[in-house]
Amino acid sequence: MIDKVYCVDVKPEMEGKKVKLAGWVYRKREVGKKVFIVLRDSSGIIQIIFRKEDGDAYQKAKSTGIESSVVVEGTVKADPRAPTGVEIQGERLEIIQNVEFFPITKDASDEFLLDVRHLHLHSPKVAAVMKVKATLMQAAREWLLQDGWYEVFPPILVTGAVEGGSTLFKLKYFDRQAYLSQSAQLYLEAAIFGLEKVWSLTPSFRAEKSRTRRHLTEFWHLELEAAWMDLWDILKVEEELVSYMVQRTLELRRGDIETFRKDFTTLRKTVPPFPRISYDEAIDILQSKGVEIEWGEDMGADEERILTQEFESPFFVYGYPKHIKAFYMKEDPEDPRKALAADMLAPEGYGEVIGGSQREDSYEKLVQRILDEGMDPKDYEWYLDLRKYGSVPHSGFGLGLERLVAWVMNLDHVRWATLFPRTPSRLYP
RNA sequence: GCCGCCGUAGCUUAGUUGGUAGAGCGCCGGACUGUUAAUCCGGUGGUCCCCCGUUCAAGUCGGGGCGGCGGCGCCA
Repeated sequence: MIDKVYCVDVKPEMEGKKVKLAGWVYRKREVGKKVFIVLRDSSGIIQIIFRKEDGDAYQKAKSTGIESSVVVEGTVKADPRAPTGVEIQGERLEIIQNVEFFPITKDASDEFLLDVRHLHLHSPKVAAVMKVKATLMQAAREWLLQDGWYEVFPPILVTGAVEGGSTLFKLKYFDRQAYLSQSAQLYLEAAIFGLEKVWSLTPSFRAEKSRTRRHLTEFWHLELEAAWMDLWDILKVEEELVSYMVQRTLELRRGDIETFRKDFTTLRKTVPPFPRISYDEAIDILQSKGVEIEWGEDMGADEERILTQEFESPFFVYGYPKHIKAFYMKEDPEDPRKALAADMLAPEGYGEVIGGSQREDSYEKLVQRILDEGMDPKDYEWYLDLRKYGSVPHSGFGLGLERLVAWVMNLDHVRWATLFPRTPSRLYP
């Protein structure tokens, strides 16, 4: 390991100190008898200046291309003309690997950046998104730990669907058919009988040919499931968790968020309690805005977008009609037309980031729902067992991590919130 | 699955009523005493997505195909 300092740690007060840095050539400008190299590492940038009288180092500096990997030694010098107010007088330059030309230049389309995503990951802007994503999960872990939740590790290779059958990726499992998991939920439900409050972070796979800014075929799914909680209990968990994630990330990664987001209003307002509106109220709001929608219809993307404009923080919509929601969601005892389900929608048009519900804990009702959906209870035998051997009221939810990142970072598409996005048309790189 | 759009140099693109392909960036060479995506001068670079057709002549017109993008539905 090279004994080096990070770019961000070079301060004007260190004037005169000799330092070693390692990174990549971010910008290079040749002016007269000087070469300015802006060096980039994971922390940030710093300008290095090489003068002709530096001889060998100057010649090498002249020959490096953008994104070459280099190790630099020199002396710190405060200078207001440098991009960060401090620079390095370069004395030695070791080119680890010279790059003749880097394929990404200033005019690059989104499509091209995805084609060379492995190189796009050099970009500080991409790094900012990934740092925010890492910090959101760091915060989630902090909150989950202090609130007594156990992390569990559910299977990814599964035999059946959580909801619907057409959206599963099929694969060969020796001489049988298996699928890639689209949600850990059913397995988390099993885990609560020993651990009560559990969570997992897993990839989830959806073979939907969805061409929208909020869909990936592979995404990171943060799921929680808890025994003894009803819908209203789990909503409190959701808002406390999400607000902690957002506030903590705001505290630790403000600068990184600023690379994409200028207005912090909605993030600052992401504190409990989040507004709660019923499905009925949502329909009223939409109808009052002239949207043609009737009770019982599911809200489409347009409706959801209109609704999010009414709020300045994430908010809940609860009490959806049962028939538009998944079979495992508990029927509302006070209104059998409805399910004890709630989605959390992000403001600014982003929409659904969480889908959650109280789960149906009655064996008979669950069997009936499975039959109503045209599915075979035999395929859910172990899941139904959970309602026969010590069934308890329980609730849970799933959060789409890339959707949360996309909202926090104000991204125009969830694909920018993941390292190597997978969409119906993109499996490479 | 449905609706709409696009495909020209490494990248971003112009290309008129069909007349034989142009620019910017990058890259290479040169100039320049401090640049901030430096600037200036010169050079390099083309399977016009593929196939078939119309025509004296197709990047351009017609048919088919392939690939991608934007949105809807579905969802996190």
